[in-house]
Amino acid sequence: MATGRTHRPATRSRGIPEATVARLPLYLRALTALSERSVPTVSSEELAAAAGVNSAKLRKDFSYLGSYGTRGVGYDVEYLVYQISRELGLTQDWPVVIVGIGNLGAALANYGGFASRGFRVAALIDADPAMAGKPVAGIPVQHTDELEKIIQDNGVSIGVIATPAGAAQPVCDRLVAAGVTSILNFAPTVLNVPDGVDVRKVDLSIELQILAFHEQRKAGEEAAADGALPTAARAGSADQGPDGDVPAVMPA
Amino acid sequence: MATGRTHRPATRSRGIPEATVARLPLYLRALTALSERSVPTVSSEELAAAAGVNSAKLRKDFSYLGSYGTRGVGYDVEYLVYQISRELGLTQDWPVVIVGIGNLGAALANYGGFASRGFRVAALIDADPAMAGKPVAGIPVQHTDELEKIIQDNGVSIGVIATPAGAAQPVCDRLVAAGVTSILNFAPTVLNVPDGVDVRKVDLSIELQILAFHEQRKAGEEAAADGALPTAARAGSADQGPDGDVPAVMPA
DNA sequence: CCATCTTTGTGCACACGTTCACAAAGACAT
DNA sequence: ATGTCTTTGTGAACGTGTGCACAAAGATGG
Repeated sequence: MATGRTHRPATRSRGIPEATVARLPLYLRALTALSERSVPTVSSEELAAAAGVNSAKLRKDFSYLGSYGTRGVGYDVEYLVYQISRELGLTQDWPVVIVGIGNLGAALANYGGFASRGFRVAALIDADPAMAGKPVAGIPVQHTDELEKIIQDNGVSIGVIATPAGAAQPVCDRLVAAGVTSILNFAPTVLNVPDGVDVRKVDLSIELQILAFHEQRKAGEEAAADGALPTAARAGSADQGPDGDVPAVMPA
Repeated sequence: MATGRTHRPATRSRGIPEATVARLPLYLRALTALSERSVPTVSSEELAAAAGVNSAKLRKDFSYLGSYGTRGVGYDVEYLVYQISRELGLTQDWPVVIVGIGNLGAALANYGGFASRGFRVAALIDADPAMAGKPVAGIPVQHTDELEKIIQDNGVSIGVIATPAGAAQPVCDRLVAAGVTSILNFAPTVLNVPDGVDVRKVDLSIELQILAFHEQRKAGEEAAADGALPTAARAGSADQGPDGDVPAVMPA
């Protein structure tokens, strides 16, 4: 999912699978909730239910971190919180910059979940000179001209891009040149980065399109089950019989 | 990624792999850009580069849709746009409701990418009576009491949850009860839904934590390469030697 | 009409991820 | 101390996704 090519040729035995890494934050959240309710221990079954995964997967995930459970009892909540936090690198503080303070950028700046877990908004950056100095979420917006200086002064290694699509790649290039090695991209564009830089993307439009696909499939199936009577929901979709494949609009 | 258990036991040959479905929107975006530049055809190599994937994967992805290319030439841009749009169900219009019009909900409502591709914001819903009637992105916010009526009147099958974590599950339950079968969840919670309902989640905090993990790994490696001299970046991380595993905080 | 050249579509091998199912570990009671 | 009962940790089987490498398809030029 990140960039880089065949990243990690299993260099070290410390190789935790990507899929596991992606679930650790989920476990951590569930464990934090338990911790706040002062629950001392939890079984893989209970925790798996809370995290929305199956218990075998959870146990295998934890087995990559080490043997932190006690058979017949379960896992010590506080201890696990600490181990996972450490594994994810949340025992240290990560300064983050947000570039592009439009609707979305402002929403991100205001998002509480940021600060809660080891992340600190070091700066808000926008290209609009009119925004400069204006405080958003209590932090004054700075102009793009300052980008390199901000990155370097604060030792920022994680950048969030919330600019329009067109501005994303140039901003990305500048962030990387200034020393950022991890980027969270909200702009609907593919970012090109050199090796060693990780990019994760969040794209509303893509998520909706994936949902639409499944939604359409459900509608089609339902129609088929209803006795091949198309429902009103099947608006513009071409008649897709058992192997429907109408050329329809084939140009040229 | 969706919910449901062993969903789709390969019922039909029409079974497009999830991984492929998730990439179709990416291809579609790249193709749309080409279309706007009036590029008539594109090779798998070119399109793959534009979409940020490798060309073999792209060709295999397209092969699940059918044989839409011409050997020696490439793919007809317009035709592919149409085929992918149809496959994703974007030839019809999907009314969407956004529940929770805080910073994020407002940002989503204002997001242009929504309307651009088959999605129409049918309503904005918030629990705060003070918000009722107030227009956001040109659409008046309606109160949660109206939720069921709105869903039914507009035939909404896709809901976006942008509420605080605590409100997400109750809202989800109401959406599902009212007939929504696809949910895009921005709240940091695991949602429980009945079979047949798809949930996709977008979680800023999780993405950042994944980046932090890789960032820490990079820092650790770099330090090791630098001759085992820890850099300033390695703040709170416990000394993780070849198999470092300091109990440190083990409670109880 | 034939030769050449480009680019697709896909069989195959491999890597990664998931799930099952069970032996081993330990708690706890007697 | 011994036995029972719970729950972990993991080997093995399976399923999904990825990438190579190449034959087949068709365009294009002579």
